[in-house]
Amino acid sequence: MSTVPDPTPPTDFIRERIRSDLQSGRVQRVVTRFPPEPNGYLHIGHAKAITLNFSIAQEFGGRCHLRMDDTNPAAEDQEYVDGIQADVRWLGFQWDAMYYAADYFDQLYLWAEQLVQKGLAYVDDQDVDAIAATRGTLTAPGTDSPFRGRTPAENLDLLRRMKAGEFQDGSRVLRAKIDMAHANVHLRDPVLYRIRHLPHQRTGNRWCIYPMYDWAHGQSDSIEGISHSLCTLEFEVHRPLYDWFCDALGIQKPQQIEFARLNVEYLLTSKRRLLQLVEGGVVDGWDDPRMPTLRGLRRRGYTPEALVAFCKHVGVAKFNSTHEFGLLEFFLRDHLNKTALRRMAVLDPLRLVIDNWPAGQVEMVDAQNNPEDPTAGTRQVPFSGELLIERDDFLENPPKDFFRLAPGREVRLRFGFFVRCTGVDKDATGKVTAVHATYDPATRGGNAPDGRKVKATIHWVSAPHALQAEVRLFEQLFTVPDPAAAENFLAVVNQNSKRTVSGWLEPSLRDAKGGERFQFERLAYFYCDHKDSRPGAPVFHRTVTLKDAWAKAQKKAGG
RNA sequence: UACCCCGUGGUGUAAUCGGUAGCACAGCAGGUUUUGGUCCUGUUAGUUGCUGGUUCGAGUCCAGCCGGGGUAACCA
Repeated sequence: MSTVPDPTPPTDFIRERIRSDLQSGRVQRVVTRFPPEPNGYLHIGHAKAITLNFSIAQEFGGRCHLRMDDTNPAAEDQEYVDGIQADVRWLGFQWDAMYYAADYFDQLYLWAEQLVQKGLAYVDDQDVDAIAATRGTLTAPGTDSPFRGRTPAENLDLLRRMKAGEFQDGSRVLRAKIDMAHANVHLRDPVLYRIRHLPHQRTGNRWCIYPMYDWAHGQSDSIEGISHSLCTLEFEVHRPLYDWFCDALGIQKPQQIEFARLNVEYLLTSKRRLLQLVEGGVVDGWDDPRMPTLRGLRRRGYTPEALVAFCKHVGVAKFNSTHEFGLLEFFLRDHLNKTALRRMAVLDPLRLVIDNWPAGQVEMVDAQNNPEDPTAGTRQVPFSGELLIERDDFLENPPKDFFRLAPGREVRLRFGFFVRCTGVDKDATGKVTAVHATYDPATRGGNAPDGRKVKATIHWVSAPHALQAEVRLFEQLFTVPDPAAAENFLAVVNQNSKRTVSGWLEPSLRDAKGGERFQFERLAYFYCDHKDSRPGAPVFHRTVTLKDAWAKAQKKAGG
């Protein structure tokens, strides 16, 4: 699946740990899981976690589960549950089992009663502010709740009444009885259950108390027989609690291992901020082609293969790093180069009139669909005396290192003929409105029988045959590589991140279907939008430009 | 000021139980080319955060220091 094969099997601290667990016999079978909370759509950061968990299961002949971490109905929605499943499938992974934390609510509650009976949990009547105030700070210990000394019997009665719906939201919580002076604040009597009279997308109105992350996650892993519970670095300080609960309940204890989350220049991977972009109308939705969400990347034209190859390449470590955006582009271009069909399109047109072309004549020329893939075949493209070329491909007074069309110069029209520029038309302001040329009939197909060479090949489209279509050109959504570090990330939004132009495309593109990817030769890779395209009226999204040595040199020379 | 984690070329990431630093991307320079794309070749760049210590030998072990990150939701 990966287009850039990794010659050596991946070695990293997680796989090393798994190998040693297998060797020591602590683990017989590798079982991993991807546990998203259905409160938003998946983004590229999740792609790393998904790739990691599913690949490890594959490599070790184990299983990987998809589990909705749906313990907070206030934030979650069925829309996201469906979206997440679709996105994981799109990436190319299939879970061995689909689970929901909500399906464990009964078991979780039974365990809570167990903890209460053991004297390891109590009902606290303090409100949220009081609990926060008595938790202490990072440097100062907390103080015991006045309700900490309740008897197991009293706690059990209160817990049952909490569950029965006798109390109002926020009036009581169930807390673990650990140590209010612990150096790790997560062990200072963490909250296990809060009261929320809210329907849950999966359990309806059956519950009015919902478990907190810490109380639900480790046990969910344990129930599913997860061998290695992989999560990001910020959960490192939760691990002692994860272990404490499993030990207190005497259940199988998975090994939590933390790794650094994925960071890529110019991309935001904070659900909160992405939500702000969507709700603030900065982008057109979760699937806006500028979004780093999987559905956004998909509409932009990214391939799942490129994303997975990228995720595999970056590997996994504990060091907090940020990858250059260019690395992502490398994997994208690498896959697209091998798979995308070539087409010709002019986005900034300049008329090219071939004065010695027989009036009204049209010839069909053969064009290769993909030089990287001979099996992709060829197509026919109409050639006439009225063409459109890219304005960038003509210069009236060219510098010595400009190889394209200029007065007196001869170039090759890709798959067509050699043409020599004989003059230009200008408007009152001096702007070139058309270029005149003569063609050499002997060069049909693009080769001169006399062996003469040209310095450049440019793309073109026959004006009378061209299909005009909407083409959306995207740039980075942010003007700085690290938008998350900005005082206000909305202030560094790139105002030119989306530009819509009317492109002139070769006629075969009229049949382009949503979801298809093309390379518009010499320009960029484009995705036929599956959302806005209509039969006969495709809409294209620029996925990523081709590398452009000329533009780069120009930019360098210009300062 | 508490606890935990981390620190290898521009960016990332490797280096079996310690044996003198590899790979990818980026950069630069050539070559090939009907895409100034692709491909091929070569090349620049690291005193492995610092200082000590152990050792015949340390990126790998120990100590101290410096730097970065995480953690105080009835979020996950």
